[in-house]
Amino acid sequence: MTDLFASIRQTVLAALAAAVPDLPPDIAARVEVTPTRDTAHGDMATNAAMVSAKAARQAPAKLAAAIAEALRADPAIQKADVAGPGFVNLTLDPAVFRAVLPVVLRAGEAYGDSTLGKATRVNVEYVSANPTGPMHIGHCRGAVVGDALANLLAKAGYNVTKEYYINDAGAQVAALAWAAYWRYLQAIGTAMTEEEFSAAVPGGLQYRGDYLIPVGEELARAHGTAFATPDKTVAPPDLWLDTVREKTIDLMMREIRVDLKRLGVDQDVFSSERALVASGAADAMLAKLEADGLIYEGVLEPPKGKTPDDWEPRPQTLFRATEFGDDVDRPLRKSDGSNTYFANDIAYHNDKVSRNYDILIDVLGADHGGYVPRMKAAVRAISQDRVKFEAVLCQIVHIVRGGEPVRMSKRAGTYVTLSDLLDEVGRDAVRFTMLFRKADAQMEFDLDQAIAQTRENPAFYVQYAHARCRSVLRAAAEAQPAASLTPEALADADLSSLTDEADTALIRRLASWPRTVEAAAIAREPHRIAFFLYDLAGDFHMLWNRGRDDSTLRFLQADRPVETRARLALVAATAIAIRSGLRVMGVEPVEEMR
RNA sequence: GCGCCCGUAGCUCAAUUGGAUAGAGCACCAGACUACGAAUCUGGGGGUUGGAGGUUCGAGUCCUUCCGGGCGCGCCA
Repeated sequence: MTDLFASIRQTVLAALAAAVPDLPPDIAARVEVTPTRDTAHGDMATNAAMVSAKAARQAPAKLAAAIAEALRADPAIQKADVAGPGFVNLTLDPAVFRAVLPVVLRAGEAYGDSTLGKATRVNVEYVSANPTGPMHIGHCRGAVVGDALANLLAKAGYNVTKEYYINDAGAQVAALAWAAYWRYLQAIGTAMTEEEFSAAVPGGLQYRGDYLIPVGEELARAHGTAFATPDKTVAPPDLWLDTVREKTIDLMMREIRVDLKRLGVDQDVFSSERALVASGAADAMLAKLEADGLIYEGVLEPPKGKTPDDWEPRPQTLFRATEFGDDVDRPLRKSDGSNTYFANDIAYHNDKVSRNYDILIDVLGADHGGYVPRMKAAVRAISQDRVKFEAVLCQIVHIVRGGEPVRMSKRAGTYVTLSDLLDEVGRDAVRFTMLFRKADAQMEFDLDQAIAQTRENPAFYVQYAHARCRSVLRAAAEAQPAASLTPEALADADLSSLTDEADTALIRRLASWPRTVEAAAIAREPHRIAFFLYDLAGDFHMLWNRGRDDSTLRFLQADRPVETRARLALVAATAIAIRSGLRVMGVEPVEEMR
């Protein structure tokens, strides 16, 4: 077992079982062994007595005393004290903590890997930006959170697929095609003004960003003037719409993939809404729901309070979402007979269900919060409750520079593009900064802070800790060319000199990496990895700085080979844990800062 | 009007998912460099966790209610 906390928990459970022989399993499951907040309370604490007192019909303090007594017999446990209302505080034999280092060194970056997920099949869908323009800051957070969450679940033992859903079927992409067509007309030298053109578009010209100019030029190169009237004005859509739409989506997706690659996001599966509809899967899905009696023609109540001015009762094709926990039944067809987005999305999620996943996780923008209950209802209905649907909502990101709001708009008009952000900040800092917040809380992304080479930039601070570790190991290799400094070799070092409290603090942190991974995976909260690394880096920098005043805490001590070797083991293990965490976040560890 | 999310130090955010005295960074105050890289470090001040009730051994966390902010609320995706 590589998780020291899990191991000690087994010891506690054994002691508890001795004190309360017939304890129900569901009570035992609630027993926790956690790191203490304050080291004055020892190394670990357990709530065993408090959670089982009622079932055991004993006072918590008395039960705690019995558990503590039993635990004191264990050689790994140096002290076991009853505290507060019934905690048992444990102080471990320091050698037990130190024994974590060889475990880390032998495991390498696999340290923290867990079997928690039991190979459960999970599909994580994220980004899924409409192919109507360049990716922007709003997509970025979902991309990073989704990617890190998928990595996290994989590390925790789930069988994970990363997926992108291309929303290429709705009215939006038709509007996009019209916008590209406008750039095409410009490219061939039309005399129309933008206003004249907009008047000719159903619904008006929507996408006016410069990013479609190259698309228009590409269309002009490929098709000459064939898509326009002889006087270079709007030709009948039958002539060009399908071709232009296809070409534009293709080019937009190509650009999105470039952005994703730059961001370090590499999804396994790209699913197309259009392909899904064209295959007949959507209609088949509706037919099946119909056959199951989950669809009816009905009229919805008007929304309470603010009723839209043009509201009027109207019969619709509705899905019985309320039977599965939603607030209201949801429409599946528009009045022109085509499917709503929701209808196609049911089909898409059914596609995922049929690919045999146990859990479907959608990473969505917070503006989709209202969409979650209906999708949850749909997945329950189509999978007969076999598959679990979850959503991770990402709140809005405000870009600021030195406290002032930023609106970059080189190409796209009103929003900050991902590409601009990557140009300025770089992939690793973008990812780290995005993950240094809980996903469902609004965040400010400070550009100055993200590129700062100081402690206030967590991305830098963690990278710096890793670089320092590597720097020490390089220096050691130079000083002792004959010695083997591989992690495996260091795992055999005599560690008994690692007794300073700064040493112990760092080792305690390393010991809690496996439980951090599991807790973060269960909560679907990748930001916890970032905070763990920040704390770990803090412990390491602290130790480094202590070496200024106390030379026995320096990592390289020429006249003390045994101590040096122990400290190198500590450094190497720290570097491994940092890399293990950065890997989850999709951030590349650096060997040196320059 | 209803639903979901949020409200924590002056600012940006944590808090081991119900655990012990609510923690970091920035900012502020006072100190520290002939260095395994000071790209920093040490110490200090700063809180009625929006308000009020409740649940229990124990509440920032759960329940009720009010206040304030964000998002959503029949054929947008």
